[in-house]
Amino acid sequence: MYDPTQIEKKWQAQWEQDALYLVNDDDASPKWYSLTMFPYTSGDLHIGHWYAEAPADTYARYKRMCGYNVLRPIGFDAFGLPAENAAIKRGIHPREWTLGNIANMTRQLKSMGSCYDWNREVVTCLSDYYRWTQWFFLKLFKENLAYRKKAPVNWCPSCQAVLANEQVEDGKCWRCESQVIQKDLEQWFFGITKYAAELANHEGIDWPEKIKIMQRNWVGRSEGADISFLLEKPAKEYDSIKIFTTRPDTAYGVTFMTIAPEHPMVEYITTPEQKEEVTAYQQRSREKNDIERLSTEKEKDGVFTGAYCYNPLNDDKIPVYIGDYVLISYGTGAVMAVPAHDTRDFAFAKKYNLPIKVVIASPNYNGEELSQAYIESGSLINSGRFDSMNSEEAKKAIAEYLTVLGKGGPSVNYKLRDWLISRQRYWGAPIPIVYCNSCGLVPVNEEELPVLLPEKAEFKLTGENPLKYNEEFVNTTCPKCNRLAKRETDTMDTFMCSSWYFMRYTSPHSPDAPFYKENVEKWMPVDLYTGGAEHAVMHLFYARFLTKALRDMGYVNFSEPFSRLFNQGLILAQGGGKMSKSKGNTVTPDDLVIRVGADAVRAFLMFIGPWDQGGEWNDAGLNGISRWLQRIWSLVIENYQEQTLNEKDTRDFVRAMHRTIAKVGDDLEKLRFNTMLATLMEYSNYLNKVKTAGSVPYFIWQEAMKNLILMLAPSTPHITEEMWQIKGQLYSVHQQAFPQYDAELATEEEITLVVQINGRVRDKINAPIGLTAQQAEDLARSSEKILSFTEGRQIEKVIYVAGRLLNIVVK
RNA sequence: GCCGGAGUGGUGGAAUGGUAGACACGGCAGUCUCAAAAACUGCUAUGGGGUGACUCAUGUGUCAGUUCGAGUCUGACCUUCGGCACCA
Repeated sequence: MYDPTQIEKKWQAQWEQDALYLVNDDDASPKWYSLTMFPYTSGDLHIGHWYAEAPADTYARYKRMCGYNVLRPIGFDAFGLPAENAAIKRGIHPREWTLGNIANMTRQLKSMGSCYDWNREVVTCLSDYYRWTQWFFLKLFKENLAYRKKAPVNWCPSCQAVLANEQVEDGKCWRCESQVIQKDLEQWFFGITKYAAELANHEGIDWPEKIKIMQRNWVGRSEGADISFLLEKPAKEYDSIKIFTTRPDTAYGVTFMTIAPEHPMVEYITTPEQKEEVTAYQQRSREKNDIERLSTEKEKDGVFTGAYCYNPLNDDKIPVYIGDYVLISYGTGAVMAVPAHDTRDFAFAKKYNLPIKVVIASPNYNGEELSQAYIESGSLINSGRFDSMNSEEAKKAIAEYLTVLGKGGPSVNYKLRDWLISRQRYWGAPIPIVYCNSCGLVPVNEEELPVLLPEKAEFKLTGENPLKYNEEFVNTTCPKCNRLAKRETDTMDTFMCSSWYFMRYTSPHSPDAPFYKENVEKWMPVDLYTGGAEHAVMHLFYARFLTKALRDMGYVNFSEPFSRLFNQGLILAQGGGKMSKSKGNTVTPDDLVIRVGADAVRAFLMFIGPWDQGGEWNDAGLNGISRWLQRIWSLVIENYQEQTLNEKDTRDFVRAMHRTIAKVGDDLEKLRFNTMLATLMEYSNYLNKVKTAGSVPYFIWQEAMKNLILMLAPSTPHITEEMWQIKGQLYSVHQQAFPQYDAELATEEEITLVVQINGRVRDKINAPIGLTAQQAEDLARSSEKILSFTEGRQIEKVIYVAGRLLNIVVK
């Protein structure tokens, strides 16, 4: 009998003792960097983590067996909001909570029998790591890629604290249920938009199409024109309204302007009569988030500011509105409105009784009033010198004409915004900046890093940033003039920590650099990066940005961090929905490992379906896998006895072995673990039959057993190591080469010819390989079944698919 | 709302435009047993016909289309899941 518990513990200890999975940087074999998105230190690993890790481990092991020097590191993403929530709720320090979770998760990860190199472990909340996160901040600051500007945050006026989106429920604070408002704070940004064009381009990397599309949409490139509309009454520094449009061809049809309610010019251009209404509207829009504001379901509304501006093309006098469907963060925070040719503007114009001026004629337009916006292309009318041009030509011509007028010109706009990295929270890497009364904003000297996160922190129920009240932390001296100064109390977005951890793995202990150039350039880019698709835009985007920024600073010689990306699916809780601790619907692998062993759990997770699909959790099939491993054990360990040898059986036997090796290798290469295991099950069922018959020679049987163990080794590492040893083979099975197949021996001796009449299967005939079309037809016509269908009917056409199928079309 | 996926037996799923349901789970029947469990063997999409080997029809979310042939390609729709910038 096979006892997984005992075997698994034994081999895990043995592998650790023998340092079987420690990676040697100097190994001359070709490198393979296999990486799974490191886990967040949320407490326990649930089955979803295993679903992410086990197949990836199997693939890494397969690559080792194919002769690669495989780097498969592991670490923890350890800063972030949940640790702080735990601190507030349970009175436990975030550090203690986080390190406790890491200890538990490490134990769980080790119980899986993975080939991680634990000597390279990285933990982002430890100062020997975040020191370098801060160092990157300073480098970006030096390159003018880190800067400060005002940006809105979710603000709870009652708690006097900034809330994460997660902490806002239906527009209310999750703690005290006060109405949350948008409040402007001076915050830190990274200049990610400078790389917009490059980030939208995924040339040379093998990523899922859907992720590339999501990232391109995230960048949101659009071509059009900038146009300046001169204000009737310039106010302060604002003498005109600048807009971006993708439809410069409709610019003669502008009948009003809409600017974002939070646009700074609103204060200055609003007339006294409109002040009250405008202020009330601004107040209301602070209570909405961007998704609500952009929703096309809700009716668009706005308020007249009392101000007017002029269309530079035809001098039309145009009223200026504010409307919350215009976002300050996109484009210039202002849009021109052409109700005749934009659905949203049309509805707005109808609502407020604004003129609708047609400037693009549809093919059969006769000058009648529009009942809805005409948003297609057409030929221009009421557009001065551009009349009768078509939209496409006019877009260019009008944009160029604006350049001549000095009122704008062709332009490219991106939806992408700069990356807001400021967090008004404790549990993150402090931003290494000091504010000095005489020198202003001063970066901390590199040699002074890390700016240590103080241990002492008072967590208020409201969630206010404890750093603000820690005088020892806040009060410091200016790095420039040495006078008293104050520290920045914002910490960095944890996405900054996870934007470079994969490079740290290449030189995990380097004390004087984030990584050594030689190491990072040996291992990077990551050959296969796996993780959830929920990171499609943020993490994956920021990591690409930082890589490109580091390249331009000369720290690395590659542009893309991840050569190939694969997204495994999501394991949903039983009954649907995401697994989460708060819902109490998580499934822990620990109980399953106790029940059937890690090998069975690994194989089960790979068998339940295509890896990129995920699905609702259900362990109904787990016992089946466990039984299969038991059968494999008996098959391999219990003696084989030759009985009556049979030549045909032996030929079939050898062919089955080679065909299985080919299919298993191919499936592994394509990350199709479910069909790989199905193939092995089919093969083991077949082997059991042959064993009963005893019709193949002993030495060939033994070869099949060896290859079976080797093919299974990446998936179920413990049982295979044990069987390998019992079979008297050299330790370790995980240092052996993956079996090779012989294409000739794998070739079938005969085929099944499927014969169809009008596309319906009517007969199946065994036939030799290499059948010609004529031979196939003759064969089909000799079948009685086929004759009964063709008799008395006229054959119109015969289609032959070589070696597979013959379709006879009759009338 | 916008963007991106996914829909196949009782269940998870398989299927280079070419035999739909591989491989499993579950169920049913049998072997073994005093009995049960375990293990093993067989059957298991639906409907009809036949004692039977078998045979006919229907069938991959819905409705159209392309094709000798569609789960696979095209269009529209329905359902469902993920992302939308402070959960990570």
